[in-house]
Amino acid sequence: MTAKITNLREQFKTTTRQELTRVGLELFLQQGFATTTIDQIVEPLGISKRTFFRYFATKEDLVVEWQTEMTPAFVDELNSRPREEAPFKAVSETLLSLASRINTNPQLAFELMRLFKETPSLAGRDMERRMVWEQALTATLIEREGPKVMPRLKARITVGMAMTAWTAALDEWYLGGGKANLRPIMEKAFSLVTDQQ
Amino acid sequence: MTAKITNLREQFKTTTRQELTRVGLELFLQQGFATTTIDQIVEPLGISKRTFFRYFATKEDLVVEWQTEMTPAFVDELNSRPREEAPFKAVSETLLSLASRINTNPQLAFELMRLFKETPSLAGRDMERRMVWEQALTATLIEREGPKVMPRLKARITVGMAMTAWTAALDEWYLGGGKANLRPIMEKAFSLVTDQQ
DNA sequence: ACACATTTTGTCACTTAGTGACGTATTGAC
DNA sequence: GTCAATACGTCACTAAGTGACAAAATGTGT
Repeated sequence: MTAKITNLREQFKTTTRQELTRVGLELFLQQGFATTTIDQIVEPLGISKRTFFRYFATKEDLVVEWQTEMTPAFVDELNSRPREEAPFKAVSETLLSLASRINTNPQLAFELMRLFKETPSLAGRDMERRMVWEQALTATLIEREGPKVMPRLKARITVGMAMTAWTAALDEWYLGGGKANLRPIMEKAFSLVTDQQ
Repeated sequence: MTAKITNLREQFKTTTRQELTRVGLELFLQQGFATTTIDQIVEPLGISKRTFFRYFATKEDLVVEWQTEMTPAFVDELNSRPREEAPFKAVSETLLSLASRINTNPQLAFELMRLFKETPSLAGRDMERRMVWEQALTATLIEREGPKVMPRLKARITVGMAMTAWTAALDEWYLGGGKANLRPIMEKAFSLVTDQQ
């Protein structure tokens, strides 16, 4: 009964990947992003620099990749929303579900935000990720409502508005030191969008 | 009568700066951003690589800098809007004034957009620039309306919504090959924001 | 258990962006 | 014409990222 024990190889790969992110994030938060070299990340794990770049295309990817990888989760969340819900509401609720993940570890989320805001190249990647999410949600929304009720431009704007509120709320939370409860701020932000005349 | 003839130095500096952007843009549009090296830009002008980095902090800045530099113009535009105009309308009109600049040379604008979309690092900087504009306009809007009618979060969302429409319209224009008239698309986009329930 | 193909990794060499130090040339002010 | 300030070139260096190739580890067949 030689059961297909999951690949040793794949297992090792995922663990080294995790180790790399762990050590990397630790160093970045400690000494800053730019001042940390790949060699410093790689050395305590006994891995070569070349191998690092086989796991992550760039130094930034070490921090950003997991965000992009959670895109499908959003799409699923939006797809599972009740069909009678208004478009903007559905997208807002989808984004709100992410906010609760942040509430799981607000300390870390705050530190990460600081890192992103202090590091231009990371800020850029963060914006890029926002665009990825926007595009994915836009496509999903069009699919959900049909292109007649929801043509591309309209869908993009609906999603964009929700995302704007989301970003603004996060910034507001950050400016308050990350101590406040994120959810009410975000709900306030969403209501400000719908109240616009 | 040793009149203060404008600094020879400053004059030379601005011309070399212009030359660098000219040659750089030419090469970027021809061969792509990543495949063009600083040496290639610098060689036909007889300038050293080191000097290039005295003019531009990064390779990306060669393309992006002028956009950031036009931020004050936006602020002025928003400030000069009639005081009785509704906040969102004022911001929208401000952004529309930029659209007309694009209409001056749509061909070039389209090529540049393509370059930005094809080059990840440039896309990142472009998003960063968007944030700079947003922040500047947000501050101006708060100043204009007073922090009581227009607290930070509300101002940020008002500006963000206008910016979302602006970006979506530009993308729509780009997806159409840059052949359509930008202004009506943009007006449509702004109206879609205000029509949201 | 053995042989063989596949995949992963390390080493080496290389390109390119970007920086610091220092000397030289150019310009502005007197 | 002298002198200080500023801009530039040269050189040397760090660090990100890539290509090529060989060595090591793993998976798959028998």
